[in-house]
Amino acid sequence: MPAPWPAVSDCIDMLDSETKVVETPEDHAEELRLWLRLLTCTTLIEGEVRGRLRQRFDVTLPRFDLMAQLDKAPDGMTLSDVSKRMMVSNGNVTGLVERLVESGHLDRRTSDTDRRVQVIRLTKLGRAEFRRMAAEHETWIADLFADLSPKDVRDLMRLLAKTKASAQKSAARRRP
Amino acid sequence: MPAPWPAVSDCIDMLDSETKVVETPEDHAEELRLWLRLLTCTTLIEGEVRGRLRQRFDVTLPRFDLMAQLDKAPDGMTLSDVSKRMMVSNGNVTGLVERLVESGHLDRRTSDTDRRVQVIRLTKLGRAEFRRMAAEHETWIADLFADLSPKDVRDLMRLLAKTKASAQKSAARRRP
DNA sequence: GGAAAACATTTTAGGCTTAAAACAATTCGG
DNA sequence: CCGAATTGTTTTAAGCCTAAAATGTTTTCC
Repeated sequence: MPAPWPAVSDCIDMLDSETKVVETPEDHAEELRLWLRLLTCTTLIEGEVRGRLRQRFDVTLPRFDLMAQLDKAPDGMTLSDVSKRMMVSNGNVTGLVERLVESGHLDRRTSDTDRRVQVIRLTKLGRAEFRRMAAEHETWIADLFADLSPKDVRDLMRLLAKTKASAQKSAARRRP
Repeated sequence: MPAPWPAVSDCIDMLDSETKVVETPEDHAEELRLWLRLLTCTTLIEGEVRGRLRQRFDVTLPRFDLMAQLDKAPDGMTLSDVSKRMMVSNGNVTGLVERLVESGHLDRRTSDTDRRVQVIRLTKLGRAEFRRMAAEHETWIADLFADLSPKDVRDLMRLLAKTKASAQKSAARRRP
């Protein structure tokens, strides 16, 4: 039967983590509230952008996002690259690309050097439409963040970079 | 044919907004980068939470979120309330609730005073399972944000509150 | 009282999303 | 060189999600 408290000798190394030793459930309410607020902000802005894209251009957000990735890669990207960049599953990209090829916005071809790989590019039409949408999209974002000062923006950038790093580290701890 | 520049008399009132007058496209790259970083953080954390919920409890994130709303409302909520709180469409909630009733986690009844309204509550099983999951969930969040200092958390809370307010104001400008 | 507006929910049609399994092609190690 | 792992993509099954139209109910306001 284990003693309900650690031996005195073991406590020497535990003095600065006493809360754990005595099994006090730690209070993480602040982090939880932070996470909910982060999620709320993103959902709010994402919904607004989604609605405006639909209203103005009759396009969905995922299609816009995919085109945005390709606009930055004039030589095209592989499906895997796109999937990693967009942080969505492979199968998701397959379907998205299918519909965008169908509508004439994307061009897709099998790589010459590796027959597993599909390389996709924006077509002329796709690029033109994306540029038109992106210009307006940028003004929406500016408007949504309009009440933040330049310093606020800088501070948020810094803190979110730290958040991203922390989350990535935590994710890596689980899946090494 | 309009002159390509404003009349001198009109310029008197424009001196402090000259960039607009000369049609210089304003630079909103910083806000755009901020939005992408915000989105990345949320997607990263959301994906991690989704995966852990599935692995540990074989439950989806939307189901967990819905149960979380109900856990805070012992007397139940209407579908509209839930839909507003979760910031998802009404139809979405209908389906989600259907499946959770089916699995015995939710109880649903028509309001006595207004036959349009459906009131849903957690069942005993639903509450028990949610509490079990929520306890672990809180430690995941704490771990994901572990590298942020208490001050970072406070600063982020403040800046995200400002962001939320700004976005809501912008959304209201579009849909008054 | 009764038409019209407002409200709560469901239905519909289509697209998005994931996890996991299946398939295909390449690379690696012996 | 050849079997085994690895890599890139697609398929599958199920669920999530939205916008818009449809349905049923209540309130409003002549």
